[in-house]
Amino acid sequence: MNKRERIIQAAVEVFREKGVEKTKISDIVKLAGIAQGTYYLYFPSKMAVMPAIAEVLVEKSIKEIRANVDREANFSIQLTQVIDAIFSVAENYHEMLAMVYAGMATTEHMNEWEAVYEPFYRWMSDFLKDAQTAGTIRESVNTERVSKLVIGLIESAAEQIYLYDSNREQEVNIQKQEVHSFLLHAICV
Amino acid sequence: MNKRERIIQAAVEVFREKGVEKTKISDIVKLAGIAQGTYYLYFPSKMAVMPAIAEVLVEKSIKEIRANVDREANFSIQLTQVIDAIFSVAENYHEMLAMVYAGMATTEHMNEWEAVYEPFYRWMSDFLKDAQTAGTIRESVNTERVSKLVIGLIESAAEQIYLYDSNREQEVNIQKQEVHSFLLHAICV
Amino acid sequence: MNKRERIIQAAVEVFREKGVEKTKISDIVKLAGIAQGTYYLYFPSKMAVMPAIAEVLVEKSIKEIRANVDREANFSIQLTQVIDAIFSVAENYHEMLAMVYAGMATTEHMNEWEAVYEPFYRWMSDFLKDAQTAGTIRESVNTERVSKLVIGLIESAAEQIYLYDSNREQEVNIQKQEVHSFLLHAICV
Amino acid sequence: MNKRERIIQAAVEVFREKGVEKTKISDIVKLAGIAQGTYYLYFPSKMAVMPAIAEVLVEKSIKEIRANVDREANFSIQLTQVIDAIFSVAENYHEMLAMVYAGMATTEHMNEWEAVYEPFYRWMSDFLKDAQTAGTIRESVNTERVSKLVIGLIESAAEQIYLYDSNREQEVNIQKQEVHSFLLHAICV
DNA sequence: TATGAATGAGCATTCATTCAT
DNA sequence: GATGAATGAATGCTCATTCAT
Repeated sequence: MNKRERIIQAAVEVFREKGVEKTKISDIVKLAGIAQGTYYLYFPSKMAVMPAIAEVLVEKSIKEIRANVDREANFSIQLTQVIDAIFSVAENYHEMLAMVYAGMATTEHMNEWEAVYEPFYRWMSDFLKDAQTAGTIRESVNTERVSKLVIGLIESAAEQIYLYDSNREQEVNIQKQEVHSFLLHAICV
Repeated sequence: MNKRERIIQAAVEVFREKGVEKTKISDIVKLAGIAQGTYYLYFPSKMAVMPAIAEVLVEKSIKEIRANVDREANFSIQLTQVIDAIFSVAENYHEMLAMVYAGMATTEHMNEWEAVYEPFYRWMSDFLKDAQTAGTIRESVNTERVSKLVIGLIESAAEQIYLYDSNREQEVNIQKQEVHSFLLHAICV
Repeated sequence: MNKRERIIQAAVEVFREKGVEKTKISDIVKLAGIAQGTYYLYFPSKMAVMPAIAEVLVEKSIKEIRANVDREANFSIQLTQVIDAIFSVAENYHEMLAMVYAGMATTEHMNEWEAVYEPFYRWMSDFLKDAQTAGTIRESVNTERVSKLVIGLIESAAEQIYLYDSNREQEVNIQKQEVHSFLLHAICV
Repeated sequence: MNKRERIIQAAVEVFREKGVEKTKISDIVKLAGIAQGTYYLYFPSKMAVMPAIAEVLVEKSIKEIRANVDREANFSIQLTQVIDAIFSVAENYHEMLAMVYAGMATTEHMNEWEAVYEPFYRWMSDFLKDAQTAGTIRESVNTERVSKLVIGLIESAAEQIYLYDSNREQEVNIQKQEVHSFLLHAICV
């Protein structure tokens, strides 16, 4: 039971293994242990499961970040932790996210993308606001807006690394440091 | 004649109108004014035209930027112009680019993505290097690497705006200013 | 309640609107205000409702005729009234009848068709017999058998008119007169 | 080659064997010896072949009649021959015709039905006109219009017989005679 | 009786690709 | 190089029917 969850989980699994195009509904339902028709009781089309998957992935991202940021540490360290977390999520899920993003971009679901990312933006916004209150971030920074820039920056930086798998290990650390430095200058006093 | 070009142009046109999934080879060749079989003399599969399209789009982007940046102006102004240019390109082509990106991500062509973007990165890298030589950008900035961060940042900022078409006009300008300020602090002396 | 009736009425409604093929059981039960499973308590399959519908339609036909034939008038006038009535029924229900006929022809229910028409044939047979007793119809006419010919003739004449909606108004009257004259000669003294 | 013909013939064959509903396109193309996709080069849907089949059947009917009517004989005999021919066609094809009629009624092709029957009506019309010229048929008869009544009458008479397979042999002959007598009275001097 | 969630067999249709000309 | 008729594999989706409650 809770068939909806089972479908989403199965879809994540199968999409990861075979890619979206080559995944058949029959693959998903087989793994979910339900009948083919049952899928359509929960999602009206193959692609309609995408936003639900995206939601799950974003949830995982936020959880990962929350788990790794030490809210007692100073801002620079916290920022390092945030970068680490986002890079870590990217390493594990960027392929899946790209897949889902592509799937949503291809169909009519693109408009749901913002809603899906909203919780992530809010977390970052709160995070920055706290630092601003503490006097670490310049008063002139619009935390609401910059939160999106920060997420966009870190994610695109991570993607640039993990998209092309060249001498990773080192690359990753250098990139992280560059982003860290870039951000500190960009927003701090 | 120059059938290859005609195919690419037709593909851009049709993809834009109907989306990648719903575009049939027959649509492309009809618009290109060639026979169905001829397509396969130039591209081995439906998706194989994607990198060629991406190349064209990136070329357009660079041309747009080159045309709008006044190399005599001071860095801050130039940066404004760069942001304007990238936002402008995003406004016109982000949908197409997302589509092409999705198309390449879906198939085996993702590895070509970096090569396609390379000229763009190089231009930005040179642009920053000049400013660094002029003493405007901090010595500690790795222009090579930061060029990618900058492009990633501006593009994601633009995408956040154009993806969801809310009260654009104002939004766009505010977002541009925020990015400009963000960047100046991030990299300048 | 009286769910059986409700199902039949709903089926008539929906079949008329969407055609048999495109009508789903779910459409019928929705309109009937009952659950999907309930349908199968009254009819063993989708098509099994067809004979019931046919019965209803034939009942309506007979009622229409009875209501319009003045049994005091002379035979020629009565015949005109019969023709009018059958044409009127055809105008309103021929589409539905064709649909039901098609539905029954498509499945195993065709054999029930005669039983459904039987009351109609009997009415006509009695009608002719009376006229024969009165000396209006030739003695040599086998009323039993000719009743079917007469119904077949009038119905096919009506169908030829209403199937193709060309300049109706006039057409209808001419056709009716032709049928009337045809019949009078065919069977009267 | 002449794939269109091959498709029509195969469709007639398979529809007759399995009925329209249970016939798959794959059955038709298999018998026609062509690829599945090729079917759709000639007919846009499964049902779209119906009018083409109807045409073939009507052609056969006309051929049958022409072959059996002795244009040297007197009208009464000729009429007997016409009735024989139409009954014979009905015996062989009424099931198929009902099927096709149902198929066309079910879909959007019903409007083509008249065009398909037109040649049949014309033949009958000419036939009656000749008899009228020869003084056998009353001057007051509108041959054009009555031709359709006559065809409708004979066909419905035949259908009534062959639809319900009761003690045929005798039935058929009685019915034929009744129709013959009915018609002679209806239209002759 | 009544329900309606669940089933899963079933197939028309599409369209990228091929190849004889 | 160019053509475009022919191919046929491939699958998302539907919906009549069932059955546990």
